[in-house]
Amino acid sequence: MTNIRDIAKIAGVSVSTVSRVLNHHPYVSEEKRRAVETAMIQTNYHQNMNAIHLSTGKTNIIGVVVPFTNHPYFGKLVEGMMEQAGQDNYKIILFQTNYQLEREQEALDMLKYKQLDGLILCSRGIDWKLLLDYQEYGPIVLAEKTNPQTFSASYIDHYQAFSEALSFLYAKGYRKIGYCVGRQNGANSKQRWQAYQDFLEENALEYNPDYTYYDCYQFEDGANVALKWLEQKNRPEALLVANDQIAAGMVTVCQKHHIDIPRQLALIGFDNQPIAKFMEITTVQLPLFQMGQQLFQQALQADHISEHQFVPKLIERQTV
Amino acid sequence: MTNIRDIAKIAGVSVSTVSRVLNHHPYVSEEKRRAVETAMIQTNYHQNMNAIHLSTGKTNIIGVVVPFTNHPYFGKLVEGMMEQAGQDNYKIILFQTNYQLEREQEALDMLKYKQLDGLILCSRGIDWKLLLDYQEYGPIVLAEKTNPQTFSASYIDHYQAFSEALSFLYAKGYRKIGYCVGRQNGANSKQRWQAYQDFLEENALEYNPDYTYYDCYQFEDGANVALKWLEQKNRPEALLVANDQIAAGMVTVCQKHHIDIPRQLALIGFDNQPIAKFMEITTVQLPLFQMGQQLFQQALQADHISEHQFVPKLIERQTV
DNA sequence: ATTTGAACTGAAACGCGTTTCATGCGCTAT
DNA sequence: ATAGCGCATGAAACGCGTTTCAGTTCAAAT
Repeated sequence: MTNIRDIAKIAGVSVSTVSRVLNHHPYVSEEKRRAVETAMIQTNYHQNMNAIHLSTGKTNIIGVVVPFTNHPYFGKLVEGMMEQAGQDNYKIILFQTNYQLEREQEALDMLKYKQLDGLILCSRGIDWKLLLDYQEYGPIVLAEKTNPQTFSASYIDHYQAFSEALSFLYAKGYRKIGYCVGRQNGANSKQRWQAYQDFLEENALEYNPDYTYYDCYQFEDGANVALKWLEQKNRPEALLVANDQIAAGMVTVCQKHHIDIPRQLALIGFDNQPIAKFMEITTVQLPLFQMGQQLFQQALQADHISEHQFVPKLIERQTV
Repeated sequence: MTNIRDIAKIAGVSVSTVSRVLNHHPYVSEEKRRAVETAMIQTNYHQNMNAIHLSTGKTNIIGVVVPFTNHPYFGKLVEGMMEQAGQDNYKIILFQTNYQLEREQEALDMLKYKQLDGLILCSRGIDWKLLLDYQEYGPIVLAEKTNPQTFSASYIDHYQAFSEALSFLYAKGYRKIGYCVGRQNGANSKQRWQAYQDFLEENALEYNPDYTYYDCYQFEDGANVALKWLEQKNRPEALLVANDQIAAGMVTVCQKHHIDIPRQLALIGFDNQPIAKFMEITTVQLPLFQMGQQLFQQALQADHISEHQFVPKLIERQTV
């Protein structure tokens, strides 16, 4: 394999000049530029990226941590990032954590070891304080509200989203309202929980643990929740459902069991995925693609931290 | 930032010894090992991965090219790869091509520039002959039948899968059979087309272009095909549908329009995703996760090429 | 007592591009 | 005429681990 020194020799110039040609720096005479280019073509020369990375100290790779890759919510988010990465000539390494801390740690270590120029954490399991230690190695961007503002972040105001959806259900006359989310202790889930508690209090409604469902991520989880719901004595009459897939699973099972939606059970999904449109599920639109783009841009801004909040929007259809 | 030479100086040993400690090589005295370790802890030393990559000529990164990331078929495939990558301590860089050749080219270039140790092409747009030129830079693995066997490959025998499903429909009495896939000219689609043609011929059925639908990838595409189907005069009575999401979209729209499935329209999906189970869609199970794992393993075998064929399996439910 | 070899250690070369610094040349401004 | 500046070019240092090779030490085998 030829390297830059070989080229220099063949073209009769110094390595500096070859490097200048490679990087389109000015101050190279037309004559030498051509000589270098000829030599490169002749020998089928190509740069060794690893050498460049070592030399420049950067890799043009951003790490992205998600709990699942095969999930529409994160899928859309990652799509947005990829789009942006393409534009900025960056690459993305995906870390699927399955909510395991070690996987998250791996990503952080890669940042530390200079294999990544930045890191986007779409879900954070690791402790705040520990995370702070890694900030010196490169920009870390979060997909949750950070308070105080120590990291760049882009997020959806889940408190707001939940509050609005709850009020909407209340206005429609529902009183036995519950919800159905993934983790109980994720940052987003806590916000939702808070919104729920505040809502109950404001409207003098009693909290009933039978109305909340956890560990829901995908279609099949929704289907299972619906089955569970069917067997409950004291059923909620309306549910906020963390994403449209889950809602679709519920609708599917309910249809099979001839449950009238929304009369017997009202549902509001989140994301506004295509499935929600075709199944006519009332949902809260989340601008995930744009959020992904924004997150990525922030990951490139090593110099300053910023925060972006994205506004959800309720879309009325047939399940409320 | 401290480097290996600093550590050597502090610990009073040579860089070779430090390197030996780092890589757990034998022949380091307990005493020196401890001195090195102490120095590393003291200075919070960590290796510079880029230097390692340059030095060793490998990166422990495998590139994976997919048309879409946010799609259950590729999602499952990638999940399998990630699982395997985790075990082998490799990382994955995802390339979403949207079927654009330039994106594929990018991935190939990264292989060429030694930024990737191997490349897995889940969908290939680039020409065979061109691909051959890149083989010298690292293992390239394909998710399609290669003939002659010039690349490692793992694939599903789509001809077989389609043939079986078609025979199944025929045995059930259907005669107006069509199908619904993504690209018209992908390697897999060609196999399916062939299976379809052979099936028609064998059973003396006439080919009707109204029975084939293209550009179907996701739920919403299925929904749209169903709408199109509704408006057709000459409708197929049974359809093979490239994946379960599409089938689910069709079922959803058909239900809304009170089309009796399978009486008016029979459907067979592919993948056996959870949605197929809950919507009781007859489907062909594809071992995508395992295939992903296999593909990944092959990408690590730089020395020899191999081929793995995965066997699909029909799962009867309610849509036929 | 001598050969053999395993255990241990370090110097130096290697992988390869980028960047800084010094220098030379030719032209313009004073 | 001369200081000053822009352009062009190369030498050398730099980023940092890995690996080979040569050598030393000490104990076991003959």
